[in-house]
Parts: sequence; C-alpha cells; structure tokens
Amino acid sequence: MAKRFITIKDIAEEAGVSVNTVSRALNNKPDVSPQTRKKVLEIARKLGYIRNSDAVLFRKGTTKTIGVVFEDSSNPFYAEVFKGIEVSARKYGYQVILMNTERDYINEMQAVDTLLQKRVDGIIISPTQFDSKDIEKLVKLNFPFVILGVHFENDELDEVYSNDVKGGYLATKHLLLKGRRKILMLNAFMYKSVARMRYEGYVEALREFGLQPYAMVEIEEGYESAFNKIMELRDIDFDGLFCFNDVFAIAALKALRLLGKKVPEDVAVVGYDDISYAEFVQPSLTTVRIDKYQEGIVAFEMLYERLMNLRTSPKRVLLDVNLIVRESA
Amino acid sequence: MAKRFITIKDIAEEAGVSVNTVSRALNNKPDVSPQTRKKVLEIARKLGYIRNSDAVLFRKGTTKTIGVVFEDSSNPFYAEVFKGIEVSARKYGYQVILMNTERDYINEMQAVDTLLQKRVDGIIISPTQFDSKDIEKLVKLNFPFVILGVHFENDELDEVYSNDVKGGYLATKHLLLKGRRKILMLNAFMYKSVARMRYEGYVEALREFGLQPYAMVEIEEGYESAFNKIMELRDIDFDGLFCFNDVFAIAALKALRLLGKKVPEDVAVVGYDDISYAEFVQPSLTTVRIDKYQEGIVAFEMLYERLMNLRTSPKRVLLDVNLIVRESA
DNA sequence: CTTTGTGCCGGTAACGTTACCGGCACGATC
DNA sequence: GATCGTGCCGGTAACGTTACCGGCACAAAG
Repeated sequence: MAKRFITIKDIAEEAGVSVNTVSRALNNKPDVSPQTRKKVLEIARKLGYIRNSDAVLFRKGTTKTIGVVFEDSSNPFYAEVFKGIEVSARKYGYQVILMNTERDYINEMQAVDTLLQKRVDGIIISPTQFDSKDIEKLVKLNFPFVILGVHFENDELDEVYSNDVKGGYLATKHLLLKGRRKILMLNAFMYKSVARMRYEGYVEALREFGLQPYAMVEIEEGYESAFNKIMELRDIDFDGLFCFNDVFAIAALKALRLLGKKVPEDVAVVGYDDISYAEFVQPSLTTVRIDKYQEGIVAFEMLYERLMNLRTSPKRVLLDVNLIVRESA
Repeated sequence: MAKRFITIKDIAEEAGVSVNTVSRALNNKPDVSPQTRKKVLEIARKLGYIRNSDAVLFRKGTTKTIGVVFEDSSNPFYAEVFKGIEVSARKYGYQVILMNTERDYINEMQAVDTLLQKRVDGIIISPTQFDSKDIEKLVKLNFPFVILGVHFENDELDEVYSNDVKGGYLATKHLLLKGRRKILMLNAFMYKSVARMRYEGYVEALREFGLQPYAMVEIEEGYESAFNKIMELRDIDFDGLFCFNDVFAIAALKALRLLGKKVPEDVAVVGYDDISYAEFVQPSLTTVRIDKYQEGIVAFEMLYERLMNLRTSPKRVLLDVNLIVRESA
C-alpha cells in the first residue's frame, strides 16, 4: 500500500534535467530538444508516471468541474437529465460532481457549500427547498449557476424549465376530449412552482370547456403516498385522473386495479414526465413528455456560456412539452 | 463575474496577523489568543471567506474522494448501488466521483485513468469490458480498489458480488415447482461471469429434477433487444421463462402479451434484480432480489478498510439473494 | 537573578505543477 | 570581431493551505 505516486521531480532526477524541461516535454511545448523530449517520455513511461490533474488545475486556478445538485439521482427523471449534463460536460472537458439532497433543506445548503469549497467552476441546481432568499445569496456571490426545472420571480437568473402550464393543459384537454368531465388532479404540494403551473394548465383547459376545477389533492411525493391516497379516495366519483408525475400515475394504476376500476374505461389516467417505465406498465401510460436529456444538455450549455463569458445577461429557456398518447387515456 | 475568492491571506492582511494565525484560528487549533481568534473569525465572515477544500487536501496529500466506475448510472440497478456507496461514503467524510462507461472499453480505461489522475483515494469498479489482464494492471499499481458485481479468478482481489448461482437456482427451481418443464433462459452474453453463474444455477436446478437444460439464448442488454428476441421466438415452445434481469423480463411481458400468451398461465416468468418497477408492472414480477443498497454499503466499507489500513489481505463478500414471489410465476 | 515553562505568533518550506524570465551556446549576419 | 537571433534549458515564484520550528514576552520556579 505504498501509495506513492511518481512526480515530474522523479522524472527530472532520473533524466538529469530540470522539472521545467520535464513539464514542457510532457505537455508538447516548445523549447525542448527532440532527444530530451524522447528521453523524458521514455522515463515517464518506465516509471509509470500519472500526472496529478488536480495539481495542474490548482496551479491554473480552475477546476474544470461543475457541480450538480439534485434531490435524488436514482429517480429516473433526474437520472436522465443528469446524463444529458454529463455527456455535454464531458464534450467540453468538464467533470461533473453530483450531490443528492433527498429534498432536505440542510443537505441542499451543504451541497452548495461543499461545491463552493471545492471551487467548482459553476453549479446546476434543481432546488426543492430553496426559496428566493437562498437563491438571492447565490446571486450575490456572483457565482455562475443555472436553475433547472423551477421558475423564480427574480429575473436576473439563468433558468431552464419546461412549459408546465402547457403540459397541464394538454393532459387535461386530452381527458376532456375523451369525454371525461369529472377529472381529479393528483398533485404534488403547491409550494413547488411546478405543481402550481401544472395546476394552472389544468384549470385553463377546464375553463376552455366552460367547467370549474373538479377536484385537486396535494400529496407528498413517492409511490406509496400516491397509492394510499387513491385507495383513500375510493368513494370519490371521478372518471379522469391527471397525475403530477408518472410515479403517481403508476401507483394509481395499481390502486385502481385493486379497487376494481378499469383503466381507461372507468377512469382515464394521464401521467407526466414520460419516464422510461411509462410504456412498460399495463395499461401503458398516456403522459406528458419532457425531453429530459435535452434539458440536461441545455442546462450545461447555458452554464458554459457563463463560464466562457460568452453571455453576461440572464437567460431563460422554456422547453416545449408534448402529449404521448398510449393506452391509459 | 469577478470570480475572485477570498483567501486566508486577505483575512491576514485585514486582521494584521500572519496567515498561520488565521489558519490556526479557523481550524480551532491552539496557539491563538481568544481575542485574535474572535477577530479573525469575524473578518472571515465579513469578507465572505469560503475555504478552498481542494487546496487543503492537496497540501495534506489526500483527496478524501473515491471514484466509482459503472456502466450506466441511470440504470435503476446501479442507481441504487450508487446510493448505498454515496451514503456510507458521506458518513466517513468521503466524496464520490461517478464515471459512466456505457459498456465501452475505451471509456472504461479512461474512467480509471481520469480517477487516478485526480488522485482519488480508492476506486469501486463494476467492470464490463475489463479482463483479468486489465485488472492485473490495477493490482500492480498497488492502488486500493474493490470490484463490484463480478468475480475474477485472481484471488488477491477485493470483491463484492452476489450469489448468482443460487439466484439462478432459486428462479429455475421455482418454475419447476410450478410444474414448468420447458424453461427457456433469456440470458446476457456469457462472457460476463454473472451470466455464466446464473446459467450454472439454472442447469443445477434442472439437473436436480433429472432434466437437461432446455434452451438458453444470449442477447445484448436492453429493453428492445429482449423484446425483439421474444417476438422472434414466437414459435418456440416454452412454458417457463427465466430472464437475466428484470428489464428483460418486463420486455418479455410486453412481447408475450402481444403474442397472446398469458402470464403466468401460458408462460411463467421470473426476472432478476428486483428493481423498483418489478412490483408495478402487470402482472407484477416474480424475481430474485439482490440487496443493491447493501451491496453499495459493503463495497464502500471494504474500500474504507483498505484506505485506513485496517486490512491488508484480500477479501471477498458473497451477498445472499432471495426469491420474491409475485404474480408472474 | 537565572532558569524553565508556556502562551502566542510569524517565517519558511512544502504539496505538484506551470508561467515567466533570464541565460548560455551556437550559428548567422553585418 | 561585434551583434543578433534562436534553440534549449534552468531558476524562481506562484496557486492556497498547513506543518514544523523557532522566537519573543511574560510569569513561575529554582
């Protein structure tokens, strides 16, 4: 376990030259004779030299690393966004550090703090607990960051989010066009702007049909939570169900089956997100699709513009959504 | 965008003391008078000092970081293992860097290389393309690493893997006990030790019932691949299906439904892994459960023992598996 | 009064690497 | 022969931080 790495100093000694020359040789810089260069490279290989990239970056005053703060990377939604970020980051030579917060305020604070301490070049954050004040603090630091998936009032921010009002509208309208009139919305807590916007779309579609909102319940996120709520609502009369996300919808499918209600005959169900399992469940899920991979790519590119000073004014990107019609509605 | 961070030097100047004193004050070390300490801390806060953790670790010659090399972190199986690693790593004050390889040899090499260049303290790797020779190279570096999910012959290695022979045995035996005799195994490519071991269990169970292996096909990983294969095999006669993993099984469920075969009446299906969606599909999936979260925890702890020199001899951990019986078989 | 201790602090070096500058040797140019 | 350019190389400092040591001042102990 003698975990001692070879340094350029070791190479310099062995080659009988200075560390400067070694550095220049290894980095293909001028001011090194062909013979010296060859010798240095050979010795480096012989000794098993592995360059210390952190030392290089430290010296250069950058980390070529960005931080990503998500609530839960094992959630298929974020997993795919992350992949988009990671792929485009790698393309530009950036590393990505992922921080999970489990929707906990302390964790969210600490995640950002750790990333700042690590001197990442920028941060992509999908806030769950942060309010405008916390975001404000970040702005004051004059530190490059992009907000993903959430919309704040402050208009100095870089944000990528999807058109949730339209998504809610499309989902609800689809149910209405299928003749459903008693449409229940199974929503997440409304303190999240996403939940508010999807609800807004829901209301808008109903209004277009001259209807009042029928019913909306807010629940905690997670499969069990949704399953229990549907079982609880067994006596409520509804023929359409618009769920905040696919996890809710998949839970609802299971609960409705247990309650003896047929989907889509008795209740038509629409989800949101189009996670990969949406098409595998039975019946396959009609849902609103967000291009998660694309969202990740856009987020990174926006951050990159900041890092390179290609852009200094704030930018918002509103991603389009579309309805994927399958069997459940 | 004046991304200039405050350093202890700035604090030292403002406080009229040396950087040493500042360092000691900020780290609660002795040899600082209470007044000086107070003053330093105040100035640090006023100036918005954020310590450069990389510089600290650089100075200390450690990174307090480990690397994880997985084929695809958006795969729910690895996502959960990763969570186990991350949680226990954080408990010990370690950061985790995740590298995705997409089952590509070059990526796998580069991932390890990048991690070494970053001087991570250790690596957890779930190899897909590496053969014994590549592993050998790692061993020669005398670098702490743990292999996850795969078993190599070399017995100097630290490995965590699950009892795949038993898993294959349990799955097959269950099908046999349900009266199935024509059991097809939908396997991954046999160059993977995991695939070989699960097949071994399959053969063993059949032998116990005095039967020869019925049929086994090897396919590429992924949902489409499995779906297509089952559609292709429409004319093959089988009443039991043992799948290499749940993704295969879920794809098979869909294909069988399209082919008009009822599960479990016509074909009983058993998957492997018990990913979270296994219980949500219709019919819910009978499968072999690996405690993925636990596997991640164990992997980190084994690595930690190495890092702390608590253990110097190799160690293998074989995790138990068990059968989760649901509707599909 | 001298010694010994101790509380407090600063100087210097170091982690591994690269940027910057200066210098030497040699050949070419006047 | 003096000057200049250029190819090649090394010395020094620096990134931000901490370890180590030495030193000063003052109090306690002999």
